[in-house]
Amino acid sequence: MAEKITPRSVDYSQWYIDIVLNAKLADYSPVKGCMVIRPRGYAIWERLQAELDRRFKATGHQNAYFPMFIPMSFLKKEAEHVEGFKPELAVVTHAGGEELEEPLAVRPTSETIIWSKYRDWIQSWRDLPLLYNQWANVVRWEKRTRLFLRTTEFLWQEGHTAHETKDEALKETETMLEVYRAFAEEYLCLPVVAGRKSDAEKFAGAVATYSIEAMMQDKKALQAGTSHFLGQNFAKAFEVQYQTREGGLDYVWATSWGVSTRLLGAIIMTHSDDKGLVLPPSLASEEIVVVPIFKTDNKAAVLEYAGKVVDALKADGRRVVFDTDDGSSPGWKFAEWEMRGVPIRIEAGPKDAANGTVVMVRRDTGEKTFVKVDEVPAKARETLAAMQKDLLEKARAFQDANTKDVADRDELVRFFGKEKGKLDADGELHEGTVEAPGGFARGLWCGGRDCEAQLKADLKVTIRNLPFGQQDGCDGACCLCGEPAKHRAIFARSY
RNA sequence: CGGGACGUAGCCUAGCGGCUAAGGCGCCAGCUUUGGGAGCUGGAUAUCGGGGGUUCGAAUCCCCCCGUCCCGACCA
Repeated sequence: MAEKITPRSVDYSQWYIDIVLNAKLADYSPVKGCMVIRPRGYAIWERLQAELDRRFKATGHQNAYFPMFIPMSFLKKEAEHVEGFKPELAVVTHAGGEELEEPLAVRPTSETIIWSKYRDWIQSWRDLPLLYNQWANVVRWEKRTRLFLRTTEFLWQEGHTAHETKDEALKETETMLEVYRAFAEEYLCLPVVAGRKSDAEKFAGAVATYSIEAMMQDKKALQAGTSHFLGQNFAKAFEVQYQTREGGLDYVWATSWGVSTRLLGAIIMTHSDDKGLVLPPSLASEEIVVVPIFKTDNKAAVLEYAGKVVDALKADGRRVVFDTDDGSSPGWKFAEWEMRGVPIRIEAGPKDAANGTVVMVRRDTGEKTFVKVDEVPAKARETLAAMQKDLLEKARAFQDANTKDVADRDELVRFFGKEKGKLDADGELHEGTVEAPGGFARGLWCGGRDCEAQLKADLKVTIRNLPFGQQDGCDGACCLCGEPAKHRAIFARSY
């Protein structure tokens, strides 16, 4: 049978698509750029969502829901916001068989409609803070889409909070970025760099944007989550004032923060291999698949033996699937469950029954071990915990190995080379070669918008963020222009 | 919005003016098998993306349209 998945070394982009389609996570839709999330993909989203929701509630947030239709006039109230989103808006002009008096935008994000209501709900400092989140779909008409990473419609959560003071809002922005960082690393096994975005890359309408950035296996960066300090911009645009403790009147301070179904793309591209999906155990709706191996004459005995293993695992709280289908061979099942990313496979056949053992196989390492039947639940628990830890460590080691400090522009150019796909000019360094490996480059930056824009134009490399905790000792020269530096930045090509 | 590739059964592909559109995978039934994607037999599934034109005759040639993917441009 033909190989279903294109190896990463042949075509990384195709490999990613093959995984998504073959693992039945998502499929294309009749409408360009949109995506159908299939049950196996949606189940991952649900687990991710449940855990994140738990963490939001634990930090004092409540869920609400606002409509998806936003009057066009609302979007125009914040100047930068409308400029940023205008090119990607879907707008409803007709409904109920008539042309609408005012067109309705399908939300690209909900700041405007939410702040229009916050105006009604906030009068005094006693009404603050409002710590709301919503799980919703949004639509952004992007020119170029990719399954999970950038789709016309996507699912996300958006937190929108209102505060009495600037400090409180800033603290919220930081707290939520930290929630994302911890969630990404602990639950998704995604090591990330947390930091502040440059002005050029910040959210339209924000005073400051913070992000977590992950490194994919092709060494490109993926923005995995953002948290914005919105200052008083939206409060002013929507005239949301409150009576202060001192009896004065002031505008409310705001934040917003979100992660989306893009995280599924990040998980796939970080952990998976040429055999298919690799999932952190935390996200797997099936942690273990038990494959019985039988012949017609010993089928009943093998099923009984394997069934006891399944029962023992379930009793220990494991999520188990028992693949008793006799229409496909064991080999077929092995390949199929590997493609689907089930963390542990247990094989139980007549030889095992005779020895009182089973074969346990780890999806990430392929390691096979013989386990005594009464030790299976404990060994499974231990293996799943080890996988959760190892996947993060492996990804972190990869990120560290592909992060390099650069001092000047020459070094930066040599690190990145020319981007792939621009192989016309021979004799130049190209991305992905030994001489120009690419990855995250860490260097000093003067803070100049022109420097950054020039780098993007020349090399397609952008500043991902200015990492927190790495901003000391920035008194050298900007690695782009040589002027005195103000920040330490992570430079990378990104999705 | 530019450049490229493409659209034939659920999927992949052949057919590139001429008989009833061919094959593989998958699917269904039965038998047989099962420790890394098994085998045999039988079966179902196509208005050849849509519309128009040329022709005695179009999946095939021409025109228009629609759609998808890839690469750019764009993108909190």
